[in-house]
Amino acid sequence: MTPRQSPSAVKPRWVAEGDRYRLLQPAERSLRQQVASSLRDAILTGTLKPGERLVEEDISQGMRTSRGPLREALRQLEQEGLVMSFPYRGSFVSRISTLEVRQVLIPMRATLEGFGFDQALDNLTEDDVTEMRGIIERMEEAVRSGDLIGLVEDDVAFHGLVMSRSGQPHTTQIWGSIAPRMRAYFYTHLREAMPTQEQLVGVAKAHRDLFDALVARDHKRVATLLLEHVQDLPGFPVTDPAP
Amino acid sequence: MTPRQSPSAVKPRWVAEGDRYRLLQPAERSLRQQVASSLRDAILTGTLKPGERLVEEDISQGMRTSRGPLREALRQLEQEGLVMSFPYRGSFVSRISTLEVRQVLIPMRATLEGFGFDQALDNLTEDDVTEMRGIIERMEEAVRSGDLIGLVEDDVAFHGLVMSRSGQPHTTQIWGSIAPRMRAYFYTHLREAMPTQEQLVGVAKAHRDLFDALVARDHKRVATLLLEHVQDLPGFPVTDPAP
DNA sequence: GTACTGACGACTGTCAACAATCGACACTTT
DNA sequence: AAAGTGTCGATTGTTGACAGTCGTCAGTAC
Repeated sequence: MTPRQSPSAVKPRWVAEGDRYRLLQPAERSLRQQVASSLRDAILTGTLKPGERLVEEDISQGMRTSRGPLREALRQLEQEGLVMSFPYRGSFVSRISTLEVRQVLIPMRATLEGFGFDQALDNLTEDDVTEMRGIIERMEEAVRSGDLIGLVEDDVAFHGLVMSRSGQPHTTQIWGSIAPRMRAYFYTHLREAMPTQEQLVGVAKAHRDLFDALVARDHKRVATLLLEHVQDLPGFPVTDPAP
Repeated sequence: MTPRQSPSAVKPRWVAEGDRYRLLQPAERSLRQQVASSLRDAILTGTLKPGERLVEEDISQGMRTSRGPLREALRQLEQEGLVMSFPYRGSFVSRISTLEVRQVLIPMRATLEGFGFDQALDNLTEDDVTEMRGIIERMEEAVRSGDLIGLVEDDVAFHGLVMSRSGQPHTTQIWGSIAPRMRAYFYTHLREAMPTQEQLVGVAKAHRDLFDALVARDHKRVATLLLEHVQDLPGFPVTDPAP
């Protein structure tokens, strides 16, 4: 029996994965979201640098699409704070200051997650717990191998998963526009960030504790751990370089 | 001497205003932003109700444009939390719960404005002060005439003006995605909101005090007044109707 | 040399046609 | 009946062409 053909050659709903086929998630389904995702990665990893101009035709051609989906992706990244646009003048990769991270993003994240985690607590399924456990284990592995980028990604994935289970659409959506900015900040400062191994272990430990409290459905302990942990950015600059 | 002709009949950069011509601001320049603005108004005023489906062709025709700019406007409103979209399924006007307003939006607004006002304080020009005074006076007039909608709009305009002077792009931009949700909440609850005249006077008074503190460049007093004032929504429900 | 003016090229904004997907409903199969 | 399959119309996703705007820079006047 030959494997079933993909229903569409151009934009498959299914993608080969070993000897099985996996259904593409809605998030990956539209070109616009793929484009947004690629662009986001390019900005976060520094392929596109702060201040750099984004020429629509160049980028859309590079991604083998037309400008329509790209422009919609740009509107989305604009709201995620990764891009700034000016009418008839173009779009540019934006910067983010340590001051705003400390004074605004971290407190907002604390508020959002404080509420979101509490709401999510009673919605978590067995599958969610399994997925969370997987992320925690990957995170611990990343710490062992000193993989800073992996650590950041697992961190975001863990918090994002819980937030998505909060059942609070605005909270989840706003969190989704804060997280990329924090990621961008982390990535651009990875070079100067020099966390000790001890600090990294501490981060993983904090998540393991948080995970345990979540599984135990211990609202109060979750809130306590969260507040302790969201505040600090081990190894990252906490004051602006330029005064 | 005849007045200078507009460079383009279709999309004028200049617009007649009495016997003079006014340059259109960038914000009004692109069709996409006009469309976003119209849609936002329609949602806020309740012409489009929560849960209602937004059919692209109908709306774009109604606004005499094509679907391109409309779709970009939808992406923007999506990030402002006024609309939710699902691939190949359409866009819908979203709801917002009192719970999220209390637990998330109000604390976030407090954080954002606490920082933004402080930063803006030393940037305010004479023109800004004049504009602020105008808003405060309109607000006081709205209170006298019992114009609730006018009060909400002047409130948003005042805070928005200060935030835009903070010089903090992310703070300003995030605030711009929070404010429409609060406006939407206010508008949908205007009917049930029954603030007393005394409360309304209190709101205007609070802004007048804030304005005075801003003009005096009194950082500490601004922070204090702000925290007091952002927390309460006079006359609006503070608990969810359905428990 | 400084300030104004008017091409020019590069790019963004907009449009209308085409392709892909969804939900519903009738139809078959068991 | 219940479950599965095929078709259809409505609606969204995508495209390529065209129109409008901006920054630049050469040319001109003073």
